[in-house]
Amino acid sequence: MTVATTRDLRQQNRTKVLRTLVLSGETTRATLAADCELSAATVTNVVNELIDDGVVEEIGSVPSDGGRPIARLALRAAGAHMLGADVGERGVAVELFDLSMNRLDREFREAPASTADPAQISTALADAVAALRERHPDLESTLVGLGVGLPGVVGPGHGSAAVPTLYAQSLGWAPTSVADLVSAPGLEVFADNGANALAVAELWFGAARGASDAVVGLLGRGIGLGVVCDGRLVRGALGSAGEWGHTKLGLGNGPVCRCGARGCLEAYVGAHAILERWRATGASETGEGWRALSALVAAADAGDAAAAAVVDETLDVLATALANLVNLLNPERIVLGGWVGLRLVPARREELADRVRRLSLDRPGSQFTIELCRFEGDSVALGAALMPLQAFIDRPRVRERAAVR
Amino acid sequence: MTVATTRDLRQQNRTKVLRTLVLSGETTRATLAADCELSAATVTNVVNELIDDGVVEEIGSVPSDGGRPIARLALRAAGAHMLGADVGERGVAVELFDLSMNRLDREFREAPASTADPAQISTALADAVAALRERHPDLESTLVGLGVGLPGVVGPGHGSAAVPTLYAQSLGWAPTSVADLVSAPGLEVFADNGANALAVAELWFGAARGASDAVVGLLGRGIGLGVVCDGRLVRGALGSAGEWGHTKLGLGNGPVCRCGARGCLEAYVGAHAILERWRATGASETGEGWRALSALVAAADAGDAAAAAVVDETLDVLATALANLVNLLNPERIVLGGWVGLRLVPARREELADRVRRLSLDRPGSQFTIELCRFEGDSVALGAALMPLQAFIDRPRVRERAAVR
DNA sequence: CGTTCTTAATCTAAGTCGTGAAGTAAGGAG
DNA sequence: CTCCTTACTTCACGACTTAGATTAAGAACG
Repeated sequence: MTVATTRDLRQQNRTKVLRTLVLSGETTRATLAADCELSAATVTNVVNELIDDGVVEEIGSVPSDGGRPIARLALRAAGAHMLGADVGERGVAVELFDLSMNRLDREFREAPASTADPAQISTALADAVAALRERHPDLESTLVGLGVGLPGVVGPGHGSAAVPTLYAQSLGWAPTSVADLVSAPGLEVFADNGANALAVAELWFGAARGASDAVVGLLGRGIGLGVVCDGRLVRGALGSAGEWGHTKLGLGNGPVCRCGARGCLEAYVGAHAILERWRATGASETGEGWRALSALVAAADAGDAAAAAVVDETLDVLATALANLVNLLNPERIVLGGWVGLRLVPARREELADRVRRLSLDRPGSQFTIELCRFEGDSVALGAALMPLQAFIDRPRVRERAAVR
Repeated sequence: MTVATTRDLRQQNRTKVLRTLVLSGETTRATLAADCELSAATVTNVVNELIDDGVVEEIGSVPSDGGRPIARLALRAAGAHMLGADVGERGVAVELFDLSMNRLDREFREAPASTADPAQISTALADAVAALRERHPDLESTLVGLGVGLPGVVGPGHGSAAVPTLYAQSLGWAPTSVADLVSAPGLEVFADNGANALAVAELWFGAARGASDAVVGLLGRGIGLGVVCDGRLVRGALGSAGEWGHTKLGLGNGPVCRCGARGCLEAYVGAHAILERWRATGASETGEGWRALSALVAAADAGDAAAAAVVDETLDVLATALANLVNLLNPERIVLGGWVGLRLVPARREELADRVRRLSLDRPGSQFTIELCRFEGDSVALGAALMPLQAFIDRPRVRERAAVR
């Protein structure tokens, strides 16, 4: 939308080519021309630029039907590097990726006993980032930036300055400026909600790949959602779109949610709610995590009627919530993940899809598929690293030669 | 996204300028340059082109601070004309608009007793269009196209051909190819759902104007919704996005909807459902339309406890459904219309907003306003006419001169 | 071993476009 | 009548893409 000059034009074509390369991993000039709707000549020019910049390289060739062999093109993995951080309830994980999204290194800092203090998280994050940078001093020159996935809504701050601010209500944090939370000297910083980061990872490289309209639901202790319309993640007016967990399904009559209201989706399908319902049937399980949920699912699978009923009700509510999304957004793909989702859904994917179909209108109901997240919860860092990658792709050519002269 | 050549560039800049002109009605070259982020020189070039094409004209000037006066620019209303049709349950209305969206003429055909036959609607539509064209033969050369708002989902058809097809399940019609339904020789035809058309009208010229994230709810016999993300109407994978009416709120426990399911929003907030609830309290009203609803609202206002309770419950469910949208999409504006909405909401707008705020999360809940549709239900034709207008704006320059030589 | 054929990639000439700088139009003030 | 201010236009320039010509690089074949 901001293409005004012929220069922008070249920049945009460069972006198109680079983006296609990132998504396909390997291509040829001809394919690139077709995919980007550019002429062969332009592709040659752009690709040469990219090769000059050390971002792309030719990796051998394949024979053509009797003519000059086709040169295979790929990203030069070492051409750029990104840092991605997952700031979660359990701690801070920072990972280093190259241009091919290979994870080169990782640094983890466990969260202190209470996560109620953003300052501690902040130093842990700064520590981890510094450690990685010290371990790889040679990559400083190709380091694009640091993407951070945070446990809350990231939106423009209050007032006129409007600096990006984290609103992590569920952790009991006061609104915190992202700049205060994340200090990485000399590094461009990007921040977003962790669930959004994961959704973007699924959209680029995972189960939502190539979809133009999709929803990515993350079922865990809380319920997150990434909404994709027209190939792009929907952020809403001020960044908080995708708050699915406190969608009301019970019309004021459901169980009480930790947000204080009644009938929230999370109060039916959140991990705590599921296990609480199981306990209410007399089950002795007292845990709250993966192990407890696995016990529930195993019991249901083994024929325990009470456990089966709990799972059934969970699926029923989930299907209702999904059907509402299907009606509202007409997605072509529903992607489910999160540790609860990945434990609960795989064996019941078809049944869930059937229920969603029954609860939604005929047309949209016949146009979606349910997939499972390819990335698990610990890939927030990868998703976060896609923010600097996106920036790298969008960035106009940096002419280092000019400076040398 | 399809800007590849320098020519596309000019085309796109022309579109930007034209679009801005349509939205602002009147501007100056300097303002245009600022709004479109173009240089003054480019604006001059593009505007000259548009003036040559008879689409734009200078309309006098305003004095500047001591210098050359500023030329005022406006669309030349007679530069292009569009037809918009509203195909509804009551009949077919076709309207003729000029480039300034003045309605120049109108033709109405009442629906035959049973609307169960698409063929009759089809001939009525063709008749009305033909009548208008015969009455204005001089406008043929500037007639851009015909936009049709239809009572159902318009999406790509089944199979490989994928011609646009109307799915009007609620009218009991079998899927009908739009081309079969709308025949207008020599005229480009555009079709969409009527509610979508109205939402676009609100987005361009009405209460949703300028919003980048908004929802437009139409409350009538059925419940429609237009979802706007990033300034564009969301259509979903296959065109059926915005089916809000059969969103489930009651978790299987609510009243039975005409779609057969339980707990649909429409079964609480649809006109029939509201009046039915009133009748259940012993009210003697037997109507189903505007008059009956007005009686209900008047009774509630007059202190009738039963009527007030019915209205209250309606508002409550509506607020819940809206709060879910607020959480999910973080809109900056909620626009409500439809004959039920326009009767029910105006006097209770603040109360409704309060309820929505209480039922949604703090952040998104504090970021929206509720507005009323500026266009009433009979403006579907106007919204429909915006489809050819859009096409006209997006269309590259038509060089008639070249053909003359 | 050379010729011819095929396909891929590159080069070239031509044509477009937007921009900044410089120039022109149009009015007001003195 | 001159100067000043502001709005718009023109012009020279550089940047871009493209169609079509050309070269690169191998395969088939005699």
